[in-house]
Formats: sequence, C-alpha cells, structure tokens
Amino acid sequence: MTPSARGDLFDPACPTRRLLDRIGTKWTSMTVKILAEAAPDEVRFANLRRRIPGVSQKMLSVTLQSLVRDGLVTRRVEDTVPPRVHYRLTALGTSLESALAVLRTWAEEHMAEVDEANQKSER
Amino acid sequence: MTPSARGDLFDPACPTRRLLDRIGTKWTSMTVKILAEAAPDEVRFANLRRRIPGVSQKMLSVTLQSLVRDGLVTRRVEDTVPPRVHYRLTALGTSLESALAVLRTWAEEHMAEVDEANQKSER
DNA sequence: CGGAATCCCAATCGATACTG
DNA sequence: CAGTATCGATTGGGATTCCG
Repeated sequence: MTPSARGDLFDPACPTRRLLDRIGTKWTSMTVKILAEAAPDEVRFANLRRRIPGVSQKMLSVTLQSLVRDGLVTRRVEDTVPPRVHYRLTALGTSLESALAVLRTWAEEHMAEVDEANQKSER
Repeated sequence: MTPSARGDLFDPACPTRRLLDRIGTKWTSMTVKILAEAAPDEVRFANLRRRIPGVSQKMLSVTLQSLVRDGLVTRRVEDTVPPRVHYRLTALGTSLESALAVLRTWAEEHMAEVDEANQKSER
C-alpha cells in the first residue's frame, strides 16, 4: 500500500492521476451522471441500482462510499425500518460532473473513430 | 468479435466507460499530455521515458502501443542502427487532449478539497 | 535504442451468502 | 432495504531478462 520507498517523490504532485484513479473505476462515472441528472433531488440506493445496468449491490455500495469519502456525494439515512438511504451530489460533485460531461461528449463524438482505428490495426 | 452472449446487451452503448478504461490506465494521461506539449513535434521513446517519472520501459511501450492502435498517436521508425522511434499525437489525439485538459484543470483546482474531505472522514 | 517475453504480485471486480 | 463479509477469477502493472 504505502510506497514506503522514498523514491516516490513526484507522484503526490500529480492530482490528475489521482483523479483518474477515482473516476476511472468501473461504476463511478455512471453513478455521478445519474446523481447529476436527478440533482438537486436525492436518489435512493435501490433506485440508483435500477438505473445502473449491471452493477452489483456490493460495487454500488463501494462506489458510493468512495464518493462520500471524497466529499462528492452526501449520504442521508432515514431512521426507519427498513432504513432508506438517500444520496445526492455535493457542490463539489456537481462541479466534477461538468468536467466529466466534457469527456462524455468527446466519447460520444469520437469513440467510433477509435474503434475504426482498432479494426484497421487488427489486420 | 461480436459478444453474441446474451448478457452483454447494454455495454456497447456506453462510450464513456470505454474511454475511461483507456485514459484511466496509469500512464496514459501523462503520456498524452507530454506529446501534446511537444506537438506538432515528435518525441522519441527515450525522451518520453525521461519526462515521465517512474514509468518502466515495458509500461511506456504498452501504453504507446495502445495509443497507436486507438489512432491517437502515430509511430515513426527511423531505419538506422540503433533505431529511433518517434511518436506524435494525431488530430484525434489532440482533440482528446482538449477534453483531458478540462479534467486536469478540475483536478488542480479541486483535488485539495477531495483530500480535505478524506482527512475528515478518517477520524 | 526500443522493444518483446516471462514471471509474479497486488488490486479490481463479480458472485454469493449473511445481517440489522 | 441497504448494506457487510468472504472467496475466487481476472486484470494491471512492476522487475527482469533477452533480442535485432
């Protein structure tokens, strides 16, 4: 875990890589997107799960915990039985969504070209 | 190959995830950034390696191959002994860099807040 | 010089089962 | 309902060695 080696002097200075480590995990960008679409409303766990095709209960839980720890999402528990848990983007999370939207646009406009390049390489 | 497998019906429609799978790999964004700064000039392998602290020979090689396959980077070999290999961003790669720059700006402006949120959670 | 091949470890992720 | 715990398969990526 901790790079005990003192050789690692440059890494901590690169915020971009650390950001990509977070939003690059499989379900993060989709989760942020859905929360952004709902904002400023909250979204319940089960609702979120339904809207993210293929996500497992565990991975959604892990993803949300990570987003909460990073200050991008708030978590609110209704103390009922059974409990209801509501998630919502913070202001910080909303600002990240704006940046992510740019990436999404690029992907929608250009990933076809990337695929085309790959097909040409395969032969 | 077509994944005619039944379960996989939703994935191909999500270009954003596929993009993040690529640029999310450890050395890709740094590589693109350096090539973008040098553009329209080419950059040699060893030069690139020097400018990316911590990257191994293998990982830089793998990263570049991937970028070339995706049509984001060109590779030019000077047929000398020893050979010289030059890399440069394509137009597609340059357009991706523009999108990445937005993410970089967000990271530089806001990752400190993310770190702060993490420290509060730790206690 | 710029790789390719191999080995190996660590992290990611999915499936399943259990809990308050 | 919304998690937590555990296991195993897969993948990313580092170190090392060899090659044209």
